[in-house]
Amino acid sequence: MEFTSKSEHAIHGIYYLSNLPENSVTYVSVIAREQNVSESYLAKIFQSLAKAGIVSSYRGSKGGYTLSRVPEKINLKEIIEAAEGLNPIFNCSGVKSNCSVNIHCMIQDTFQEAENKMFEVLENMTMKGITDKLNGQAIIIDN
Amino acid sequence: MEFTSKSEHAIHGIYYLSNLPENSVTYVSVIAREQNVSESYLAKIFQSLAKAGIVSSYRGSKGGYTLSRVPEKINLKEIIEAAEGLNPIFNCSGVKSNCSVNIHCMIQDTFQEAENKMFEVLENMTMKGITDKLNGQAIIIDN
DNA sequence: TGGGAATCGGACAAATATTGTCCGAATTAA
DNA sequence: TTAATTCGGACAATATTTGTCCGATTCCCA
Repeated sequence: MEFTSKSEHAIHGIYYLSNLPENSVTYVSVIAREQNVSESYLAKIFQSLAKAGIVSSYRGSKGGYTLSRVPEKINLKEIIEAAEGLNPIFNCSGVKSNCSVNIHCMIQDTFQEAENKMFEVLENMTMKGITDKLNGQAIIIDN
Repeated sequence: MEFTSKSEHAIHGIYYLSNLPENSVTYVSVIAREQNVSESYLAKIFQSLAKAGIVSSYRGSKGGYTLSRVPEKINLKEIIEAAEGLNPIFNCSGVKSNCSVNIHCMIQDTFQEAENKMFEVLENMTMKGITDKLNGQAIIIDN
């Protein structure tokens, strides 16, 4: 019951782009070196992010990736969704014979609600939010 | 990002015991047959549930398992915890060099909050709650 | 117009985690 | 004592995650 490292790499990658001047295009190789992560693996992850419309890709020489939107419009949930897809956290095989639950399953419902609450929090945190908080803290430290 | 089938088997097993007369002792073999699940695998899972104090085990002939507590005092969170352990849903490798986040990581914090919200829901649903709702619905259907 | 540099996409390989099996030991009822 | 059960550990099979590779495509630029 954990998000895979794809989510981590994706979030860190987007975080990196978020702190760059707007519209700057960056190679995967640069981001991978920065994050100390396998370049070809991160490349795959960025392909997913591009497909999801979170980043824009440019092929060819001087190509690379840039954010498709400003950081305040990119939230954690959509990054995770793009990176690893969103399957229900609880997937009942459901074929129990004595399970009168065919009508409506409280267990399934409860997990669904739990999942919703979780993603609500993740959806409400944007990349801007993350950066701002960090900067705020840095200032406090500097004093 | 899904709970494993251990959680499902554990919950279904406890659910089954919850609908039996209080203090009745049941073999794993019976529960496994009921759920159409490998007996030796379910046996392992029940060992974990016993270790966590959710069920009580009796060895030897006429042995088996019984709930340690009444169903209204057993919630989904603790069953999951017993069945598969609770690791943080997001585990940042954290060794990014340019990650000024050493001070305090908003990403990590947000995932922690999301996780808390999720488990809050699961903790608030007891086995009695599940059974009651089902029975209530069954009655409605019968009318 | 051709070469170099980057992403795209699919197939594949390696590593890790999950699921499932087996067996000897301990325990208990009859 | 025997049969039936859980206990606990080692192990095997399977599935998933992680990582690699390479040819194709695209685009800049000389």
